[in-house]
Amino acid sequence: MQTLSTEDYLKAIYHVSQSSSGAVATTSIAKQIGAKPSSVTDMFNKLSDQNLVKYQKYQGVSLTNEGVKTALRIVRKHRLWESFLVSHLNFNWDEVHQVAEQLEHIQSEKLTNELERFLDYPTHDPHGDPIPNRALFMKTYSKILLTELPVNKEGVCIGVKDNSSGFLRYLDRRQIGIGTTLQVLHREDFDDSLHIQAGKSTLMITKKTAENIYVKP
Amino acid sequence: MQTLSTEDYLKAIYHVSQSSSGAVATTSIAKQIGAKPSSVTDMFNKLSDQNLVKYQKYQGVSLTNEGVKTALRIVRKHRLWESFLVSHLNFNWDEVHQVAEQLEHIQSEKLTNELERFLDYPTHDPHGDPIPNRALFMKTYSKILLTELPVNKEGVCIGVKDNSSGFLRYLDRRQIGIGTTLQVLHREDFDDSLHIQAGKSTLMITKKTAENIYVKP
DNA sequence: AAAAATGTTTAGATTAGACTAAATTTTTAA
DNA sequence: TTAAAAATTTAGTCTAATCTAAACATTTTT
Repeated sequence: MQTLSTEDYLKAIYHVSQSSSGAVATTSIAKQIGAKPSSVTDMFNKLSDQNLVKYQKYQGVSLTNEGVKTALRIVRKHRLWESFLVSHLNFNWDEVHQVAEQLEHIQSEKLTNELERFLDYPTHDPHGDPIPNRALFMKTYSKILLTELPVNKEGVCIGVKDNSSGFLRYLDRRQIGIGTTLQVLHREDFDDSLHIQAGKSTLMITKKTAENIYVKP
Repeated sequence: MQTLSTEDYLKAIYHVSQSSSGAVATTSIAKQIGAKPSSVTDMFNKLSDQNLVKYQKYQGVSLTNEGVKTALRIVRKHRLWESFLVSHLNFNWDEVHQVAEQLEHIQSEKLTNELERFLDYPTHDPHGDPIPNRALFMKTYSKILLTELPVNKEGVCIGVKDNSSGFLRYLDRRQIGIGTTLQVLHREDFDDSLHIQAGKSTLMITKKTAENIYVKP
C-alpha cells in the first residue's frame, strides 16, 4: 500500500514516460510534482526499494510492471471520478482536475468498481482520455493533432493536450468540446493560423491552439 | 485549512463531547483515534494555537465555535458520502464507514454541495444520524433506546449507537434496519432479554442489543 | 578535448505527526 | 489527609517528506 506522495510520483512518472521515450529524468518529475530535484532523487530511491521503478543514478527512472499497474490504478480512479463529476455533479471539464487529484487516492476496490458500474463502464473521460478498465486495459484510439489534419478533411475533437483550465475555458467560449466536428478550411502561411469550421460556426485559431487539440480523422 | 490529522482529531473531539458533558479528556480521544495520550496532548496544543479548541493542561479540551464548525463540515461530508455509497453504489450500511472516513477529507465545497443536491438533500444518513445542511444546521429528532420503549408501544428504528460492522450485520441477519417497526412484547425479568416484534417476525434479543438500537416512539 | 553549462546526487537541516519513558498532576481509596 | 492509582504532560527519539547548499556527473559548446 502506497502513501499519497508515492502515488503522486508514480502517476507523474507514468504520464511523463507516456509523452516521451526512454528513461524519465529527475527534473521532469520535479517540474510535474512541483518539488526540488533533490526531493525527487530521494523518492526515486524509495520507489526503487519497493521495486516500483528501475533507477540508476544519473540515468533516470522507468516504471516496473508493478509500478505501471499501480500508476494505472490511480489513472483509472482519476478518470472515473472526473467522469462522475461532469456527468452527475454539474462540474465543467475545466473544474474537475483539482478535485479528482484528491479523489484518486481513495482506497477501496469496491468503490472504484461500483463507481464504474454506476457510470455504465465509460471508456473515456471528459477530456477524451481513455479510462483503464478493471483489468487495467484501455483502448487508445488513433488520434492526431488538429495541426496535422489535412485541409478540408473532417475530424472529431476527441481530447486536448493542454489540460489547463485557462485553455479549456477558452475552448468552451468557442464552443469546442469533445465530439465537436472540426474541419480546417484554410491554413494561413504567414502566421500558421487556421480558419476552421467548428460545428456550425467558422472561426480563426492560432497554431498554438491547434496543436493542443486532438482529433480523430 | 486543516491537515488530515487535525480533521480527525476535531471530529473525534466533537463526537466524544456529544456523548458526554464537560471537557473532553486526553485518554478518551487517544482511544477514539487509536493514538497514545502523549500524541494527543501534542495535538491539543496545536489545535489550541489555531484557536480550534480551548485547552488547559490536565483539564481536557472543548471545541471553540470555529472548531465546532470545522468538525460539522467533516461530519456533513462523512454522512453525505455514506448516503451516496448506500443509495447509489450498492454498499451495505456496515461497509460504508471505512470508505467515508477517507472521503470526508476531500476539500471542495462545490463537490459537497453538488453531492447533497444529487442525493436530494437527505436529512439522515444510512445509520439514522442527522446530516448537517449547508449552514451546518441539523435536526435531531427525539430518539430513545429500545430498552426505554414501554412494553406494547410501537416504535420505528431510526438508528444505532454501536456502529461496528459486527453489530450492523447482526441486525441485518435479523432483518432490523432503519425504518423497521419495533414493539416490545415482553421483558424477561430474569436476564433482561426482550421478546420483540420486528416488522412481521417476532424474535428475542438481549439487553445489550436493545440498548444499542434507537427508536422513535 | 577542454571548459562551461546543465542536470543530478549527497549531506545535513526542518517539520508534522507519532512514539517511549520518565516526570508531574489529579483523582481515588484507605 | 495521606498514600496509591490513574491520567496527563514533558523530554527526547523516530520516520516520511520536504528543503538548501555543496559536490559530483553528464552534456553541450567552443
